[in-house]
Amino acid sequence: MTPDEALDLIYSVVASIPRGRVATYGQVAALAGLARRARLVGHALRETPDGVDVPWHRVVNHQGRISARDEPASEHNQRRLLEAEGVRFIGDRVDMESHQWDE
DNA sequence: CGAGTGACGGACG
DNA sequence: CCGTCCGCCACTC
Repeated sequence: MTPDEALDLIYSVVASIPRGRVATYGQVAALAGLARRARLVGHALRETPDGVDVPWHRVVNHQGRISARDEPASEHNQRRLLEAEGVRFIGDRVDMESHQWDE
């Protein structure tokens, strides 16, 4: 599989996460047929150009926390976007029990 | 080519 | 529940 094909798979999986639900990096990787390659998912989302139709904010780490990145403002923005669609937080983490995407 | 570095995650204490 | 250690893998020096 070429790197581009892997990216397309990742984006298509993320695009299918329902509004108000969240998925983990590892979950996205597994659904894309890329087991144990969660880091690749993080890399893919990091490279995602703004404006494309990919709800990157619905992907959080396995603990329900918003992963750190270069721009702290983007992290706060992600939480804001999630809360705007009804996702509730318990402290600094998403209430995975009620919001993780079953699939 | 080896070492370091991540939008990660599971195992373990 | 938390910190650590490791496996993983693309990328940069």
